[in-house]
Amino acid sequence: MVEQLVINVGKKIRELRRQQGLSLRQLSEQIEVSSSAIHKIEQNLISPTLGTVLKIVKGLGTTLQSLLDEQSEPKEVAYFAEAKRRSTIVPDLKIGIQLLTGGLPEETFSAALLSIPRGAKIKEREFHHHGEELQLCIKGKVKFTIKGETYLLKRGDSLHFKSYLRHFWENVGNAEARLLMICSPPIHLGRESNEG
Amino acid sequence: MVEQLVINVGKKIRELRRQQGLSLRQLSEQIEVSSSAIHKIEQNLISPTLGTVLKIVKGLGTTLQSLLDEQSEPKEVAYFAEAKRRSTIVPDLKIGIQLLTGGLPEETFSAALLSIPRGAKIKEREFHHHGEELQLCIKGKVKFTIKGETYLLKRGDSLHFKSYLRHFWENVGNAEARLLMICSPPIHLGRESNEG
DNA sequence: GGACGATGTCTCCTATACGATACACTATCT
DNA sequence: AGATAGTGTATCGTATAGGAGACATCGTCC
Repeated sequence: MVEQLVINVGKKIRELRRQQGLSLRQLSEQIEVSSSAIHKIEQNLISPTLGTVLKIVKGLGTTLQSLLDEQSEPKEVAYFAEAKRRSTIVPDLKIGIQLLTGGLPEETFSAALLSIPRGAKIKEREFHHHGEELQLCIKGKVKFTIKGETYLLKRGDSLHFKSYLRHFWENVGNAEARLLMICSPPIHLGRESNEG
Repeated sequence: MVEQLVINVGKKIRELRRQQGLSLRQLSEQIEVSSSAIHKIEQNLISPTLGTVLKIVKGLGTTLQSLLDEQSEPKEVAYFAEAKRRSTIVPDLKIGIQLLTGGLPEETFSAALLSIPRGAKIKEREFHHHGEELQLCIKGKVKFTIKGETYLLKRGDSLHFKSYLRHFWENVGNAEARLLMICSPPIHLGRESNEG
């Protein structure tokens, strides 16, 4: 029998397959997984192998992530972060951080507005993590260095990169700069932060 | 033996485990998966069951997604979208869309700047997709309706929600509005768009 | 009504994921 | 050196994932 964690992937797979008008055998042929196996997976009679689920989601044109994401109904519908009510987190860095996310269950990315005082910079070690990151410059001039390469971001410019690459940045304008930062997977700034 | 699709999850798992200073047995106890199983998975000797990988990634504090994402080294280091060089996609909607992402392999979210002319709106059916979505109002006034609930976004306000919920929005200001939209998983606007 | 083709389900059998435990190796003690 | 505790690896038994094919049901055509 199948454990609690995985409950409902079967149901979801069946929905998607039906939605696309595919029969068990049709899907089976496409993806090289037997129809009986798919059937058992859909009924939650077995817990598929990683290889098998990947074949299936590929065949259905989805990702495993979205399959797992929507298993439980969200408790929060939407997280509304009003500009005037947003709290500002101020860690040691002297950089103002306003989180735009953090209110939904099982988020897959984080967003924050960063206020960077004149001359401030982030050193190389900090905020080094997995996944990807998008930085959009809203105000001021910020110089990014990623793996040796430098980029100067002015108002409206953005930079998208894999964030496990060594990266750091600096406010090179003569005034405060503001960045919008998106991280995936989400990081949890300020809260329960005990860096190993 | 293990198939091509899944190659390297093992390596990645081992890296993460070591990075956290955990031994096979330590991790094993935490997550109720035998150490020998973890070992074989790390060596790509077996293809783990969905339940098993989920236990492991949970124990390592990651998501399955990020495990699968970063399997291959990225070809692009960073995607720099300069404001003045950004192309504007104009679909039927009359809404200007400037993509900030789309340059990296295996992205997990999409970001775009939307320019919404006065009075323009998005109807309910459109942009209905899986995952989650963040909207940040940069300029103007936009009214969002999500599952019946309405939110008025002014400059600086943001809204974060599960995007499979029915949602639509409308520019209710007396001028053009601008939104920054983040979607996860990524959607591919404008390109190869043939809605089933 | 019977033949045919489609669907999903069930029943085996085999391949394999996983657990228990033994083994090899290294480091740090006494 | 020997003992002990830690590491990762190898072996083997069992539970189970997955494949081949039979079976039941429903529709359509003749």
